[in-house]
Amino acid sequence: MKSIKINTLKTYKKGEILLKQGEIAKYGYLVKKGCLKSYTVDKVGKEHIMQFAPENWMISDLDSFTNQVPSSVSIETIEDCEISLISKSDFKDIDSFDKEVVVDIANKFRNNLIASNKRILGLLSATSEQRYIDFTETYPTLVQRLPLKLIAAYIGVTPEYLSGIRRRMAKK
Amino acid sequence: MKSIKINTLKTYKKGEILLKQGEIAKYGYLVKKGCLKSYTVDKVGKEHIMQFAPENWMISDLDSFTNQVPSSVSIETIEDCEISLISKSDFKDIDSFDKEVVVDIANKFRNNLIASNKRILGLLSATSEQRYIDFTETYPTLVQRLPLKLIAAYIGVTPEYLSGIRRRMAKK
DNA sequence: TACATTTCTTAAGGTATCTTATTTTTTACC
DNA sequence: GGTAAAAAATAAGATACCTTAAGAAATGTA
Repeated sequence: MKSIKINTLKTYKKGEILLKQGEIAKYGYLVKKGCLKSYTVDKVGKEHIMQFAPENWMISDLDSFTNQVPSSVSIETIEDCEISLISKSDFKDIDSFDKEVVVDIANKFRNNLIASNKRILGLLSATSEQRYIDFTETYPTLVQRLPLKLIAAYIGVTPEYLSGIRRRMAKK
Repeated sequence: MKSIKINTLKTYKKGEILLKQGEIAKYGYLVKKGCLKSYTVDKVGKEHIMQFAPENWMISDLDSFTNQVPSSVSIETIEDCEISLISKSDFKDIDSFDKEVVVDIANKFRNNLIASNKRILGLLSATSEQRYIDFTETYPTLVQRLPLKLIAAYIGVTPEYLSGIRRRMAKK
């Protein structure tokens, strides 16, 4: 095989679960319309969001998809969606693609890695207010589009606390 | 050029700074002996560690090295080191390498990305005690080798608090 | 339009983690 | 081997963030 094979579009309603924590990822999801989230639920039932995937983003559990190990996240639609599925069976080994495709994949991984590292630095060194400001600057459209509680689960605070952050910021 | 060109070994003493926050990364550092750290210092002078690089690890500021933008981290030896330098001038475009090299690079990025994502999940959802336990399990040799305050700066707590974590864990 | 459901806000009290300061232990080096 | 410097431990008080609970606003739906 030379290039990445992409299956035809599927449609999903808001709230559908495409991958469950603990299952093995069979697909990568390429979002054409709508938005997905990948997240974990911890022992006390609290949700933590790893990633949002709006239009043109790709999402999966990379470790589970690559190595066929249990997924550490669940993936769920948070709006009505149209999504292209990339099947693991069409993506066995990176080696099977043309060089230019591999270059694209490498660049994509690299960009993702740079973004993930920025997020780690933010989680280590920034206050929650600063992380919220960073989020609004990095994803201005998502701020409008997503409910507060999902943004809170992404930046790592409770919805109640984020509500307080917003109130205090508005006062200035 | 077909494969990655690696310059000859250089030796450094403990405490030498190879890259400064704000500078543009000219090199990637492949550690042959010793250990490096990449870290930021925030406005109030507190250190936050992005990564440790012991033997056979590669370290740089990927964004700075790739896109020649100012580095967000500094890189410093934390032991006496022997290090191979990979020069940006020998690594202009991923496209210039043989396919098998690109595949290796893509796999390396992917593995790093998987590890970074695990760390994000830990920072979002685990207690600091759990993050410390995870660290001791993931890097058992480093736990012996590194001073407590560096481990604290990596897992995201103060040295004083990590000292307390250890004391409480010892009591069980 | 109205009812139910979900989301958001507010506030009080609690816990995890930090700050600062002091003492003890370990490490570096003349 | 002794002394200076760095690291680690300990503890008291401060702060950021969480929990719980209740009411208000927004949203979905019959």
